[in-house]
Amino acid sequence: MARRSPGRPRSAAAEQAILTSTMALLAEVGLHGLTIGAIAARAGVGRPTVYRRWRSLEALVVAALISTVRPLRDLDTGDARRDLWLMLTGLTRDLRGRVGRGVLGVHAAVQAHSPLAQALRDHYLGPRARAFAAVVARGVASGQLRADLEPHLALDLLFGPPIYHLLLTGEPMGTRRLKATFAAVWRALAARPQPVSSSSTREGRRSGRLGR
Amino acid sequence: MARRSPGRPRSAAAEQAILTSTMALLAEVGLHGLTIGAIAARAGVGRPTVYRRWRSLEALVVAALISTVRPLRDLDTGDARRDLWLMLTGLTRDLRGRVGRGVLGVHAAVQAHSPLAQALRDHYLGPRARAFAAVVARGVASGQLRADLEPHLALDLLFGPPIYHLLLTGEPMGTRRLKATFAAVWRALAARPQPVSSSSTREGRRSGRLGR
Amino acid sequence: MARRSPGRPRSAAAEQAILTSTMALLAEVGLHGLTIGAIAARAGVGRPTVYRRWRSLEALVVAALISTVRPLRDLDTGDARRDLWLMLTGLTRDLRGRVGRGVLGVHAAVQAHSPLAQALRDHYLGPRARAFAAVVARGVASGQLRADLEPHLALDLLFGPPIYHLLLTGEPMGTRRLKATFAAVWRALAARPQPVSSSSTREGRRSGRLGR
Amino acid sequence: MARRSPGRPRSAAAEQAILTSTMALLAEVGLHGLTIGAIAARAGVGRPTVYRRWRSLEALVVAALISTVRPLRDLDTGDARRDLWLMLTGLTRDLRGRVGRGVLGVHAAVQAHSPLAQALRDHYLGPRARAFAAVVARGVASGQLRADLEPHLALDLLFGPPIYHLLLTGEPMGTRRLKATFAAVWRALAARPQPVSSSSTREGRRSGRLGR
DNA sequence: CGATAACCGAGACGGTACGTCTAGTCTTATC
DNA sequence: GATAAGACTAGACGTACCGTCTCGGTTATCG
Repeated sequence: MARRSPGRPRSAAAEQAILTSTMALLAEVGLHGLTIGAIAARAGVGRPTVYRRWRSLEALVVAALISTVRPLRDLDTGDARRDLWLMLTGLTRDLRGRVGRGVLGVHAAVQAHSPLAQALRDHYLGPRARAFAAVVARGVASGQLRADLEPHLALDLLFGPPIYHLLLTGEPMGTRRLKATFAAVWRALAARPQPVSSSSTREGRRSGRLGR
Repeated sequence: MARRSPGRPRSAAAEQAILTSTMALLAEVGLHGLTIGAIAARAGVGRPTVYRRWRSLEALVVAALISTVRPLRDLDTGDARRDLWLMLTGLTRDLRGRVGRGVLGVHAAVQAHSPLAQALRDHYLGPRARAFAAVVARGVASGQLRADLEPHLALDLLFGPPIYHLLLTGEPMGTRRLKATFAAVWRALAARPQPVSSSSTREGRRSGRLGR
Repeated sequence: MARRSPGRPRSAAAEQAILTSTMALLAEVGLHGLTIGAIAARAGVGRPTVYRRWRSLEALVVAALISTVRPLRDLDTGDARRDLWLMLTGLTRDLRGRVGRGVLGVHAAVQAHSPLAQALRDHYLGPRARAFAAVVARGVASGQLRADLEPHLALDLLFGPPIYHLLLTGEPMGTRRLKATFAAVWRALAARPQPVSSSSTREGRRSGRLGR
Repeated sequence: MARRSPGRPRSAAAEQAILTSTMALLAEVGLHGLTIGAIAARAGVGRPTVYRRWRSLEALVVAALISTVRPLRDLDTGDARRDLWLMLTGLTRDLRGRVGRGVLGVHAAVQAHSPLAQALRDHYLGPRARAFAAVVARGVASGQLRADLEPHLALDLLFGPPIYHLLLTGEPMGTRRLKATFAAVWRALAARPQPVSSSSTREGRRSGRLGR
C-alpha cells in the first residue's frame, strides 16, 4: 500500500497558486518576460518552493498549460462536417485569448527539450487528438469522410492552415477566411462525388449559421 | 542632393561578420542559448557595435534571417502539380537544417513585436509568398487549379500541415506522409474534371485581379 | 528580545575575503586601478555579493581601510618628547607601505561623500587621534608640554608637515628631514623655561646635525 | 630661426575652451566625475582634439590647473610675521573655492605619474614656493626668523597643518584655529630669546590685528 | 595657384567596467 | 522534511567611457 512520506507534506495550495500565477503572468508579460522570481512572488511563495516542484521555467509553463486543459468535448452532432467545423472553431477560439498566443511560443521554445515536448503532447495535445480521431472515425464509418482517411492526416489538414496563418501574421484567422479554408479542406477530406448542387447549398447554409 | 552623414561610416565588414556569427550560433546553440556577447565575440567585434545597429537580440536575429533569404526560384515546369510539389519539398528541406528549426522559434518569439514581425514578413516570407502566388496564378490560368483559388488560401493549405506537424512533433514530416498530405491538399486545390475550355477563360481574368 | 532576521545569513567568510582582496589589490594596482569585478573575482565571490554589502567602490575601500586599523599603541615611555617622536615615526612607517600611499588618495577622493568621510574619521583616524590626545594630556600634566596646548593643534602641527610633504613630493619624508621637522615642532609645543643651555644644546646639536 | 610647421596650426581658441570647460566641470562634478567626452562637448570640440593636446585626463587637469595660477604676489610688508600670515591666509582662501578642493584630489591622484606631478610642482607649486622662500630669506636676514631656518622646512610647517586639517575634516580651517596654529608655528620659526613677557604680549596684539 | 599637410567636427571602432537582473542552489529558523 | 526568506556563485544585460581610427572638410604653408 502507498505509505505517506514522512515530514511536512507539500502544500497543495502553494502548487495551485504557482500554476495560477504562471498562467496570469504568461498572459500579462508573455513567455519572454516570464521569470521564476516574479511567479513565486505573485504566488506568495519562495523561489525554492517552485524549483522543488519543477526543474525549469519551461517545465513549469508546460505544467501550467496542461493544468488548464479543458476536455474539448466531442459534441457528436451526427454530422461529420459539422463536428469538424466545431473543433476548428474551438481551436481558433482558444488561440484568440492572450494565453493561447503564448502556447505557440511554448511549443516552439520547447522543441529541443524532448521530455517537455512529450509531456505537452501527451497531456495537452493528446486528448484533443483523441477526440479528433473519434470524430474522424465516425465520419469514415458514416461514409461522409473518405474511407482511407487517417486521423493524423486530417488533423494536420484541418489545424495546420489556421496555425500557420497565426504564426505568420500574428493574428488568428478571421471568420470569413476560416470558412473558405474549411470549405477547401473539406474537399480534401470528404468522400467523393457528392452531387455538386446539394453540397454547395449545404455549405452556404451551414457556414452562415455557424459563424460567430 | 543626398549628402553623406558626418563621422566615420559604419563598417560593412563588421555588420556582415555579426550577421554571419549570429546565424552560426543560432544553429549551434539555438535561439534560447543566443547571447549578444557571444555573437560579438565570435564576430570579433565589441558589444556596443552590435547594439549600435540593432536594438535587441530579436531584431538582430530577424535581420540575420532576412540576410540569408535565397530567392526561392520558381522553376515553372509547366505542370502546376509538380511546381507545387517542388515548393513543398523546398520548404521541408529548409526546415530540416538546424537553422530552419530556429526560424520557427523566432516567428513565435517575435509575435508581439510588430515591427520585427512586419520586417520578417516583408523580407523573409514576402518574397516566398510572391513566388508562390505566381505558381498559383499559372495553375489557375492553365486550368489545373480551381478557378476561384486565392493564393494565400493555397499557401495556408500547402504549407500549414507540414509546419503544424513540425511544431507538434519537433520533427519534419517524413517523405511518405508528406506525399499523402500533398495528395489530399491537391484534391482541395485542383480544378474538377470540368471541360478545360470554359473554365480557363474565367480563371485567367481572376488571377490577374488577385495578384499582388 | 532581538530576533534573528529570517533567511540565510550573510557569509562572514565572504565579507572578510572581499575586504582582504580589496586591500591586496589596492596595494597592487592603486586606487585608480581598483575594480569591483577584480575584487570579487580574487575573493572568489560574485559581484552582487559585493554590491549587497557596499553601495560603491569608495564605500568598500573605506570599510577595507577601517578593517585594517591597528590600535596604534601608546607606549608611554614617560617622556613626552619621546612619545611624540614615536607616534610620528609610526605615521611615516604606515605611509611608507604601498597601502599607505593609497590612503591619502582615498581621503582626497572621498571628500565630498560626507558619510564615508565621517566613517573614515570615526573609525580610522579617531582612534589614532584619541591615543594622540592621551600622550598630549600626559605631557601637559608632567609640565613638558605647554599648559595651554590643545590636542588637535598638536596633531595638526606634528602630522601636518610630513603629510604635506608626501602630498607634494609623492615620497615620504626622509629620516634626516623628519628629525629637523620634529625639532622645530617641538619648539612650538614644549613648555618654555627649560634650562636654556641644555635644551638648546641638544636641539642645536640635533638640528645642526640633522639639517640638510 | 624656428620655422613654422606645415599644415593647419592648432586652434588656440579650442585649446582655451578646453581648459576653461575642464575647470568649470571640475568645479561642478568633481575630479571623479570628469570625463573627456563631457569636457570636449562643453568646449564645442571633438574628442580627438583633446587627445591631440594631452595624453590623458590627468595631464589635462594638471594643465588646466597650471593655467589658472595667479602670481601669488609677495607683498613684502617689511614684517616677516605679517608676510607669513598673509601667505597662509592666501592659501586658505584658495582652498575655500570649489576648485581648490579638487586640487588636493589631483595631487593625490597624480602621485604615481611622475611627469605630471613634476609639472604640477614646477608650474603650480614652484612659483609659490619661490615667493615663500623670498619671504623666509628676508626674515632670516632681518633677524626675525631663526638663522638656520631652511625655506622648505618653514613651508612644511606653515602649510602642512591647514592642509592636513582640510584633508581630514573636508573643511578649511576656521579663522580662530588658523590663528592659534600660526602662533604655534611662529614659535618654531621665530628667532629666539625675546623676553617672554613682551613676546606673549606682542603675539596677542598681533593676532588681534591680523584677523580678517 | 595648386599641392601638401595637419588640423577640425563627428562619430564608429574594439574594449572594459559599470550596476542590475535572473538563474539555479544552499542555508537558516520555523512549522 | 517542507516552508518562506534570503544569501550564494555565475553570468548576461544594456549603458557609459575609454583611447583610437576614419571620414569629409578646412586652413595654413610652400613650391
